[in-house]
Amino acid sequence: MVVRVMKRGNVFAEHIGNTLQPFGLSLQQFNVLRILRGRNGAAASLESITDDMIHSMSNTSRIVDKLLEKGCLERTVCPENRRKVNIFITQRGLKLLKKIDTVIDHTEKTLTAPLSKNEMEQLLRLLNKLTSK
Amino acid sequence: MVVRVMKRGNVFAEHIGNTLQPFGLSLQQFNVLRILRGRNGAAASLESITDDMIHSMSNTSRIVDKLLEKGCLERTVCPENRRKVNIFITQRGLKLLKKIDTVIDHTEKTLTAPLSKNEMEQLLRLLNKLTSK
DNA sequence: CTACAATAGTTGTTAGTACAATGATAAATA
DNA sequence: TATTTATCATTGTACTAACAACTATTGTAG
Repeated sequence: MVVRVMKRGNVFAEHIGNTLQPFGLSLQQFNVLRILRGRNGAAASLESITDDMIHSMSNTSRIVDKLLEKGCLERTVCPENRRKVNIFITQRGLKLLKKIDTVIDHTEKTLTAPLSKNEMEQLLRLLNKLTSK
Repeated sequence: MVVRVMKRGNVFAEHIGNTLQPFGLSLQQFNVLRILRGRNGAAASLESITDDMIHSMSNTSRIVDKLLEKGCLERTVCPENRRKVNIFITQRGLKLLKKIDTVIDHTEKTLTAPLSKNEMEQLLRLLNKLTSK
């Protein structure tokens, strides 16, 4: 069963990745952008972003670098605690996400099409039960 | 939901990977070995192995290289079609798998512990329904 | 039979990831 | 307050993966 979940996850990742390719974003860069959008403008430290991801902080740092180059993020040193950084999504980042939203939505719908609404809920429930991390 | 499956898959992969580390195998190397064991001694081409994996053939080729170095596989040119290669698992490879089997089993049991037998079956059924590739 | 296309696999390159080491600031403690 | 310890982030390095280019062999159409 474990193997099945891993495989399905990888197949999904591949499809989502392909969907993102025309926009020049990797899956993980997309994740970071979505996480930051979810903060609704609140400052995010690297650590808090990393918590929502699969990655170690070192790699999140580099993913943020890439998004900075693209102008999708801003990063400043946190004045209250100068070890931290404050990371924000920019207007440009938000616009990009908005463009992507619809196609990703479409991809996800396609990927989950074989399941009924009820089955989707069941699956989610079962996956959540597995959450031990 | 798609995101949930990807995340759970990644968490699983991390745990399995950690379990394999003491044996000097990566997750993908382990996959190849198990695929070959599943062939019960029948010759496998690179292509046929790749079909059972997430990867492109180029990477499968290099994974096989690694396993050759470790003496877990053998590779010969296929005489019927000299473009192909015949790949076999060696006794050494089989022994290594046998050692790993029990610990992997334990890891998988731990990972799936939150689900009842019935729930496991449900989850598998739902995942199989998603199989479109 | 020759030329072109298709198949099977390998190699090169670049981007992404894991893990360890380092740097800079803040907090704790003696 | 001086020293040690902990926290937050970045950088170095080696490994893995994605994608394209290439080699060798086989299949096919004229």
